[in-house]
Amino acid sequence: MEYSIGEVAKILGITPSTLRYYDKEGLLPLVNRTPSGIRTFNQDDLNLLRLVQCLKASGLSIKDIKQFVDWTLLGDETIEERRDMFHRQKAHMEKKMAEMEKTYNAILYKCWFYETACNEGTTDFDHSLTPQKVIELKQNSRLHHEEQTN
Amino acid sequence: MEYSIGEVAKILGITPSTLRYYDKEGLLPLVNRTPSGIRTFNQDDLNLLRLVQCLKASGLSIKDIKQFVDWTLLGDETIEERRDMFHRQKAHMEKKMAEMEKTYNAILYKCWFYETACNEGTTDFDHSLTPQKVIELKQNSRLHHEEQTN
DNA sequence: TCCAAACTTAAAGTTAACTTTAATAGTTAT
DNA sequence: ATAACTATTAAAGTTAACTTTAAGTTTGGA
Repeated sequence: MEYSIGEVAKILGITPSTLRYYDKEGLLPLVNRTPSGIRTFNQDDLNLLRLVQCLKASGLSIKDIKQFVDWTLLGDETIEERRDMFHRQKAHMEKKMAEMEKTYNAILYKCWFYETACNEGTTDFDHSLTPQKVIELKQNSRLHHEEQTN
Repeated sequence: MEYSIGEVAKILGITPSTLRYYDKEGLLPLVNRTPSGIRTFNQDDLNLLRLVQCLKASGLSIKDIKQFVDWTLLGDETIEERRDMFHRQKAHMEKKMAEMEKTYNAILYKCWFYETACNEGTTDFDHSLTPQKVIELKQNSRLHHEEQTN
């Protein structure tokens, strides 16, 4: 199965311009063209693009992703570089996820704070028992979520 | 206790230029000045700046954060807007964290793939049992992490 | 008193990752 | 065959969040 740039764009939820930009940056070195110069994407290209999206989501820049693509073009002699890259990215994500967790707890506290302020009609209420409240919120967060979505 | 812009920068791990930029964008409307025009930050300013950093980490733009700061200046009549903002941000983070989890699992799979490729000396090995491997990796991910950090 | 360090402003520069534009060419449906 | 759609390129434009520069002013220590 082959796809036009517009079809690929729809499948991946990006614009054709973005795909051309990725191509220009060297992220898609194996995309075929018709004799008239129009790009035709195959399943491998789609898979590579999904990987590109994953690497982007993991925090890599276009430049870093191009480095990875260049390594894959060189074949088995660059396996270690690629392994190391993924290990670095794994560590990077673990750090980011831990930070996210902290930020999320701070936002949860603010949700409780403004919920209470809304009930009291003022932000000037006694919130000296805050740490306890935060712990309760953490424990009930899944429950709260269910309450809200039902 | 009062702090100079350089001290605040060090405490928060940002540059004085960034602090001046935040001030210019209206994120620090209550920072005092000496008669000669030099900024003096107090504990409230530090707390606001920590909140700004938290909001930024949660995905809000400087513009959005300014909106929040403007609301706080208006006092109790904007409690609902602020509560709604934090609830939106809570939902936003939950979505982002779920996406992150997916991306992380994909990276974990790639770590396993390239680890195996490294042992085999080639990426052209049989990985048809992949889904099973991914599940094992998920279950052992904490263990693996401990192994690596010890 | 004087030097260096730290502060001030306004304005211009930087960077990444697109996005838009303009001008043109190939493709599809009637 | 012609309109409407989709594709092509190169190049310029956009945006956010700073960062740097230039030209000065203020402050603290020897």
